[in-house]
Amino acid sequence: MKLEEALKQKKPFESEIQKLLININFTSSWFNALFLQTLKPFDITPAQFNVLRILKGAYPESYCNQQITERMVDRSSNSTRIVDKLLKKKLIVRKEHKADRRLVDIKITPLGLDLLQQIEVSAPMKKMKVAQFNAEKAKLMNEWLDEMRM
Amino acid sequence: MKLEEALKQKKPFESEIQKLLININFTSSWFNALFLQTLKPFDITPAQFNVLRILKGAYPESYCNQQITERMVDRSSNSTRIVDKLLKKKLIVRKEHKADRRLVDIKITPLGLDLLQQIEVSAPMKKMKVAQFNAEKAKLMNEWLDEMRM
DNA sequence: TCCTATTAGTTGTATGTACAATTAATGTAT
DNA sequence: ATACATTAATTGTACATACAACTAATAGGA
Repeated sequence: MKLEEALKQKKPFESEIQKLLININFTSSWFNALFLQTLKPFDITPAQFNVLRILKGAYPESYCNQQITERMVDRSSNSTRIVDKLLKKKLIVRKEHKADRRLVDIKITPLGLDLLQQIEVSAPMKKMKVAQFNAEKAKLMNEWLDEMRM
Repeated sequence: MKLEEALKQKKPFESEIQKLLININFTSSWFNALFLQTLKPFDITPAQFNVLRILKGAYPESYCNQQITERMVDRSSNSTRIVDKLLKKKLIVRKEHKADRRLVDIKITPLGLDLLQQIEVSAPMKKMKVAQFNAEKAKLMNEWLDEMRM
Protein backbone atom coordinates (compact mmCIF):
# COMPACT_ATOMS: atom_id res chain seq x y z
CA MET A 1 0.00 0.00 0.00
CA LYS A 2 1.27 3.46 -0.90
CA LEU A 3 2.53 5.45 2.05
CA GLU A 4 0.31 8.42 1.21
CA GLU A 5 -2.73 6.12 1.42
CA ALA A 6 -1.52 4.42 4.59
CA LEU A 7 -1.13 7.82 6.26
CA LYS A 8 -4.25 9.25 4.53
CA GLN A 9 -2.27 12.21 3.22
CA LYS A 10 -4.01 14.74 1.02
CA LYS A 11 -0.83 16.38 -0.27
CA PRO A 12 2.15 14.52 -1.71
CA PHE A 13 5.44 14.60 0.20
CA GLU A 14 7.86 17.48 -0.32
CA SER A 15 10.51 15.17 -1.78
CA GLU A 16 11.25 11.51 -2.34
CA ILE A 17 13.98 11.73 0.28
CA GLN A 18 11.69 13.13 2.96
CA LYS A 19 9.17 10.45 2.07
CA LEU A 20 11.88 7.78 2.29
CA LEU A 21 12.85 8.74 5.84
CA ILE A 22 9.21 8.53 6.91
CA ASN A 23 8.69 5.34 4.92
CA ILE A 24 11.59 3.61 6.67
CA ASN A 25 10.22 4.55 10.08
CA PHE A 26 6.68 3.57 9.17
CA THR A 27 7.79 0.23 7.71
CA SER A 28 9.97 -0.46 10.74
CA SER A 29 7.09 0.28 13.11
CA TRP A 30 4.74 -1.86 11.02
CA PHE A 31 7.19 -4.72 11.00
CA ASN A 32 7.89 -4.48 14.72
CA ALA A 33 4.19 -4.73 15.54
CA LEU A 34 4.05 -7.92 13.46
CA PHE A 35 7.20 -9.27 15.08
CA LEU A 36 5.86 -8.55 18.58
CA GLN A 37 2.77 -10.62 17.81
CA THR A 38 4.83 -13.44 16.31
CA LEU A 39 6.99 -13.69 19.42
CA LYS A 40 4.15 -13.33 21.91
CA PRO A 41 3.34 -17.09 22.14
CA PHE A 42 6.97 -17.65 23.16
CA ASP A 43 6.76 -15.03 25.93
CA ILE A 44 9.70 -13.05 24.64
CA THR A 45 10.13 -9.49 23.28
CA PRO A 46 11.94 -8.54 20.06
CA ALA A 47 14.79 -7.02 22.10
CA GLN A 48 15.18 -10.23 24.15
CA PHE A 49 15.07 -12.32 20.98
CA ASN A 50 17.78 -10.15 19.45
CA VAL A 51 20.07 -10.61 22.47
CA LEU A 52 19.51 -14.39 22.41
CA ARG A 53 20.49 -14.52 18.75
CA ILE A 54 23.62 -12.48 19.46
CA LEU A 55 24.60 -14.92 22.21
CA LYS A 56 23.92 -17.85 19.90
CA GLY A 57 26.48 -16.25 17.59
CA ALA A 58 29.07 -16.38 20.37
CA TYR A 59 28.22 -19.91 21.51
CA PRO A 60 29.90 -21.92 22.99
CA GLU A 61 31.82 -18.82 24.07
CA SER A 62 30.26 -15.89 25.88
CA TYR A 63 29.98 -12.16 25.33
CA CYS A 64 30.16 -9.43 27.95
CA ASN A 65 27.57 -6.70 28.22
CA GLN A 66 29.43 -4.26 26.03
CA GLN A 67 29.84 -6.74 23.19
CA ILE A 68 26.12 -7.42 23.31
CA THR A 69 25.25 -3.72 23.18
CA GLU A 70 27.49 -3.17 20.14
CA ARG A 71 25.60 -5.89 18.28
CA MET A 72 22.03 -4.94 19.19
CA VAL A 73 19.77 -3.69 16.40
CA ASP A 74 18.24 -1.13 18.73
CA ARG A 75 21.04 0.24 20.86
CA SER A 76 18.80 2.54 22.85
CA SER A 77 17.69 -0.22 25.16
CA ASN A 78 19.63 -1.24 28.25
CA SER A 79 21.33 -4.60 27.88
CA THR A 80 21.67 -5.14 31.65
CA ARG A 81 17.89 -5.17 32.03
CA ILE A 82 17.27 -7.34 28.99
CA VAL A 83 19.84 -9.79 30.33
CA ASP A 84 18.07 -9.74 33.71
CA LYS A 85 14.84 -10.90 32.08
CA LEU A 86 16.57 -13.68 30.14
CA LEU A 87 18.33 -14.80 33.31
CA LYS A 88 15.02 -15.15 35.17
CA LYS A 89 13.83 -17.47 32.42
CA LYS A 90 17.11 -19.44 32.60
CA LEU A 91 17.77 -18.81 28.90
CA ILE A 92 21.26 -17.50 29.70
CA VAL A 93 23.87 -17.70 32.48
CA ARG A 94 26.12 -15.04 33.93
CA LYS A 95 29.56 -15.41 35.43
CA GLU A 96 32.40 -13.15 36.41
CA HIS A 97 35.11 -12.53 33.85
CA LYS A 98 38.46 -13.92 34.98
CA ALA A 99 40.95 -11.33 33.74
CA ASP A 100 38.89 -8.18 34.28
CA ARG A 101 36.45 -8.22 37.16
CA ARG A 102 34.52 -5.24 35.78
CA LEU A 103 33.19 -7.47 33.00
CA VAL A 104 30.41 -10.04 33.19
CA ASP A 105 30.45 -13.03 30.87
CA ILE A 106 27.06 -13.90 29.48
CA LYS A 107 26.36 -17.20 27.74
CA ILE A 108 23.27 -18.74 26.20
CA THR A 109 22.06 -21.98 27.84
CA PRO A 110 20.85 -25.13 26.05
CA LEU A 111 17.34 -24.01 27.08
CA GLY A 112 17.96 -20.70 25.30
CA LEU A 113 19.21 -22.45 22.18
CA ASP A 114 16.14 -24.69 22.26
CA LEU A 115 13.80 -21.73 22.43
CA LEU A 116 15.51 -20.06 19.47
CA GLN A 117 15.16 -23.27 17.48
CA GLN A 118 11.47 -23.55 18.37
CA ILE A 119 10.83 -19.97 17.30
CA GLU A 120 12.70 -20.31 14.02
CA VAL A 121 10.84 -23.40 12.87
CA SER A 122 7.45 -21.98 13.92
CA ALA A 123 4.91 -21.23 11.21
CA PRO A 124 4.49 -17.49 11.87
CA MET A 125 8.25 -16.97 11.85
CA LYS A 126 8.68 -18.67 8.50
CA LYS A 127 5.88 -16.54 7.14
CA MET A 128 7.67 -13.36 8.22
CA LYS A 129 10.91 -14.37 6.56
CA VAL A 130 9.47 -15.24 3.20
CA ALA A 131 7.70 -11.91 2.87
CA GLN A 132 7.21 -12.62 -0.84
CA PHE A 133 9.98 -10.26 -1.77
CA ASN A 134 12.46 -10.43 -4.62
CA ALA A 135 16.01 -11.20 -3.43
CA GLU A 136 17.62 -8.98 -6.06
CA LYS A 137 15.61 -5.96 -4.93
CA ALA A 138 16.41 -6.80 -1.31
CA LYS A 139 20.12 -6.79 -2.13
CA LEU A 140 19.94 -3.37 -3.74
CA MET A 141 17.92 -1.98 -0.85
CA ASN A 142 20.47 -3.31 1.60
CA GLU A 143 23.25 -1.51 -0.25
CA TRP A 144 21.32 1.73 -0.33
CA LEU A 145 20.29 1.59 3.32
CA ASP A 146 23.94 1.07 4.20
CA GLU A 147 24.80 4.16 2.11
CA MET A 148 22.17 6.22 3.89
CA ARG A 149 23.73 5.84 7.33
CA MET A 150 26.73 8.03 6.77
CA MET B 1 28.71 1.39 6.62
CA LYS B 2 27.80 -2.21 5.91
CA LEU B 3 25.27 -3.70 8.29
CA GLU B 4 27.51 -6.68 9.07
CA GLU B 5 30.24 -4.26 10.19
CA ALA B 6 27.83 -2.08 12.13
CA LEU B 7 26.60 -5.14 14.02
CA LYS B 8 30.07 -6.72 14.14
CA GLN B 9 28.77 -9.95 12.66
CA LYS B 10 31.16 -12.77 11.96
CA LYS B 11 28.82 -14.75 9.72
CA PRO B 12 26.90 -13.29 6.79
CA PHE B 13 23.10 -13.15 7.03
CA GLU B 14 21.03 -16.18 6.03
CA SER B 15 19.41 -14.30 3.17
CA GLU B 16 19.16 -10.82 1.68
CA ILE B 17 15.54 -10.68 2.80
CA GLN B 18 16.35 -11.48 6.42
CA LYS B 19 19.10 -8.88 6.28
CA LEU B 20 16.70 -6.35 4.79
CA LEU B 21 14.22 -6.69 7.66
CA ILE B 22 17.02 -6.13 10.16
CA ASN B 23 18.49 -3.34 8.07
CA ILE B 24 15.20 -1.46 8.01
CA ASN B 25 14.87 -1.70 11.78
CA PHE B 26 18.48 -0.74 12.38
CA THR B 27 18.29 2.23 10.00
CA SER B 28 15.02 3.36 11.56
CA SER B 29 16.51 3.18 15.05
CA TRP B 30 19.65 5.00 13.88
CA PHE B 31 17.57 7.71 12.25
CA ASN B 32 15.29 8.11 15.26
CA ALA B 33 18.25 8.67 17.58
CA LEU B 34 19.42 11.43 15.24
CA PHE B 35 15.95 12.92 15.01
CA LEU B 36 15.55 12.90 18.81
CA GLN B 37 18.76 14.93 19.13
CA THR B 38 17.70 17.33 16.39
CA LEU B 39 14.39 18.05 18.11
CA LYS B 40 15.81 18.29 21.63
CA PRO B 41 16.60 22.05 21.49
CA PHE B 42 12.92 22.63 20.69
CA ASP B 43 11.78 20.57 23.69
CA ILE B 44 9.64 18.26 21.63
CA THR B 45 9.70 14.52 20.88
CA PRO B 46 9.47 12.92 17.42
CA ALA B 47 5.96 11.67 18.24
CA GLN B 48 4.83 15.17 19.27
CA PHE B 49 6.41 16.66 16.15
CA ASN B 50 4.58 14.13 14.01
CA VAL B 51 1.20 15.03 15.57
CA LEU B 52 1.87 18.74 15.09
CA ARG B 53 2.63 18.17 11.40
CA ILE B 54 -0.57 16.16 11.02
CA LEU B 55 -2.57 19.01 12.56
CA LYS B 56 -0.82 21.50 10.30
CA GLY B 57 -2.15 19.40 7.43
CA ALA B 58 -5.70 19.90 8.71
CA TYR B 59 -5.30 23.62 9.44
CA PRO B 60 -7.38 25.78 9.64
CA GLU B 61 -9.70 22.86 10.30
CA SER B 62 -9.22 20.37 13.12
CA TYR B 63 -8.89 16.61 13.42
CA CYS B 64 -10.32 14.41 16.11
CA ASN B 65 -8.21 11.88 17.99
CA GLN B 66 -9.00 9.01 15.69
CA GLN B 67 -8.02 10.91 12.58
CA ILE B 68 -4.70 11.76 14.20
CA THR B 69 -4.03 8.15 15.15
CA GLU B 70 -4.70 6.96 11.59
CA ARG B 71 -2.08 9.39 10.29
CA MET B 72 0.68 8.76 12.83
CA VAL B 73 3.87 7.13 11.59
CA ASP B 74 4.09 5.09 14.78
CA ARG B 75 0.57 4.01 15.66
CA SER B 76 1.63 2.22 18.81
CA SER B 77 1.71 5.40 20.85
CA ASN B 78 -1.34 6.86 22.54
CA SER B 79 -2.57 10.02 20.87
CA THR B 80 -4.51 11.21 23.94
CA ARG B 81 -1.29 11.48 25.93
CA ILE B 82 0.69 13.12 23.14
CA VAL B 83 -2.11 15.63 22.71
CA ASP B 84 -2.04 16.28 26.49
CA LYS B 85 1.64 17.28 26.27
CA LEU B 86 1.06 19.57 23.30
CA LEU B 87 -1.89 21.16 25.09
CA LYS B 88 0.25 22.00 28.14
CA LYS B 89 2.65 23.83 25.83
CA LYS B 90 -0.29 25.63 24.19
CA LEU B 91 0.73 24.33 20.77
CA ILE B 92 -2.81 23.03 20.15
CA VAL B 93 -6.37 23.60 21.40
CA ARG B 94 -9.14 21.15 22.16
CA LYS B 95 -12.87 21.62 21.89
CA GLU B 96 -15.93 19.44 21.93
CA HIS B 97 -17.26 18.30 18.58
CA LYS B 98 -20.72 19.73 17.86
CA ALA B 99 -22.52 16.86 16.14
CA ASP B 100 -21.02 13.95 18.09
CA ARG B 101 -20.08 14.59 21.70
CA ARG B 102 -17.84 11.50 21.84
CA LEU B 103 -15.38 13.25 19.56
CA VAL B 104 -12.86 15.93 20.50
CA ASP B 105 -11.75 18.48 17.92
CA ILE B 106 -8.04 19.19 18.04
CA LYS B 107 -6.51 22.17 16.23
CA ILE B 108 -3.00 23.54 15.96
CA THR B 109 -2.50 27.07 17.36
CA PRO B 110 -0.49 29.91 15.75
CA LEU B 111 2.14 29.14 18.40
CA GLY B 112 2.25 25.54 17.18
CA LEU B 113 2.58 26.64 13.55
CA ASP B 114 5.38 28.99 14.59
CA LEU B 115 7.28 26.21 16.31
CA LEU B 116 6.99 23.96 13.25
CA GLN B 117 8.30 26.77 11.08
CA GLN B 118 11.24 27.37 13.43
CA ILE B 119 12.13 23.68 13.43
CA GLU B 120 11.90 23.35 9.66
CA VAL B 121 14.23 26.25 8.89
CA SER B 122 16.73 25.18 11.57
CA ALA B 123 20.18 24.07 10.45
CA PRO B 124 20.12 20.54 11.91
CA MET B 125 16.72 19.85 10.34
CA LYS B 126 17.89 20.90 6.89
CA LYS B 127 20.93 18.69 7.31
CA MET B 128 18.74 15.68 8.06
CA LYS B 129 16.62 16.21 4.97
CA VAL B 130 19.43 16.54 2.51
CA ALA B 131 21.05 13.28 3.61
CA GLN B 132 23.15 13.32 0.42
CA PHE B 133 20.97 10.72 -1.18
CA ASN B 134 20.04 10.27 -4.82
CA ALA B 135 16.36 11.09 -5.50
CA GLU B 136 15.99 8.36 -8.13
CA LYS B 137 17.16 5.68 -5.68
CA ALA B 138 14.88 7.13 -3.02
CA LYS B 139 11.93 6.82 -5.39
CA LEU B 140 12.65 3.15 -6.10
CA MET B 141 13.11 2.41 -2.41
CA ASN B 142 9.79 4.05 -1.62
CA GLU B 143 8.06 1.83 -4.17
CA TRP B 144 9.68 -1.28 -2.79
CA LEU B 145 8.98 -0.44 0.86
CA ASP B 146 5.33 0.07 -0.11
CA GLU B 147 5.37 -3.37 -1.76
CA MET B 148 6.84 -4.95 1.36
CA ARG B 149 3.93 -4.03 3.61
CA MET B 150 1.37 -6.40 2.18
C1' DT C 1 -38.83 3.50 23.69
C1' DC C 2 -35.70 0.30 25.75
C1' DC C 3 -31.96 -2.81 25.38
C1' DT C 4 -27.72 -4.06 23.49
C1' DA C 5 -23.80 -3.36 20.62
C1' DT C 6 -20.57 -0.29 18.90
C1' DT C 7 -17.60 3.60 18.88
C1' DA C 8 -14.39 7.44 20.75
C1' DG C 9 -11.73 8.71 24.04
C1' DT C 10 -9.49 8.27 28.57
C1' DT C 11 -7.17 5.95 32.26
C1' DG C 12 -4.44 2.19 34.70
C1' DT C 13 -0.54 -0.74 34.77
C1' DA C 14 3.41 -3.39 33.57
C1' DT C 15 7.17 -3.10 30.80
C1' DG C 16 10.56 -0.51 27.89
C1' DT C 17 13.45 3.61 26.64
C1' DA C 18 16.55 7.77 27.34
C1' DC C 19 19.76 9.53 29.95
C1' DA C 20 22.22 10.77 33.99
C1' DA C 21 24.35 9.25 38.33
C1' DT C 22 26.60 5.80 40.83
C1' DT C 23 29.72 1.91 41.99
C1' DA C 24 33.58 -0.81 41.34
C1' DA C 25 37.71 -2.19 38.80
C1' DT C 26 41.48 -1.06 35.93
C1' DG C 27 44.96 1.98 33.50
C1' DT C 28 48.34 5.57 33.64
C1' DA C 29 51.33 9.32 34.93
C1' DT C 30 54.20 11.10 38.38
C1' DA D 1 52.83 3.32 45.26
C1' DT D 2 49.44 7.01 45.07
C1' DA D 3 46.20 9.96 42.78
C1' DC D 4 43.39 10.74 39.00
C1' DA D 5 41.14 9.47 34.87
C1' DT D 6 38.83 5.96 32.34
C1' DT D 7 36.00 2.02 31.65
C1' DA D 8 32.09 -1.54 32.49
C1' DA D 9 28.19 -2.40 34.52
C1' DT D 10 24.31 -1.26 37.36
C1' DT D 11 20.73 1.65 39.25
C1' DG D 12 17.38 5.61 39.49
C1' DT D 13 14.07 8.43 37.18
C1' DA D 14 11.01 10.53 34.09
C1' DC D 15 8.74 9.59 30.18
C1' DA D 16 6.89 6.31 26.41
C1' DT D 17 4.71 1.98 24.72
C1' DA D 18 1.51 -2.04 24.68
C1' DC D 19 -2.56 -3.43 25.90
C1' DA D 20 -6.57 -4.05 28.60
C1' DA D 21 -10.31 -1.94 31.25
C1' DC D 22 -13.35 1.71 31.74
C1' DT D 23 -16.64 5.75 30.78
C1' DA D 24 -19.66 8.13 28.03
C1' DA D 25 -22.15 8.89 23.72
C1' DT D 26 -24.36 7.18 19.71
C1' DA D 27 -26.56 3.68 16.54
C1' DG D 28 -29.70 0.20 15.48
C1' DG D 29 -33.10 -3.45 16.20
C1' DA D 30 -37.13 -5.56 18.64
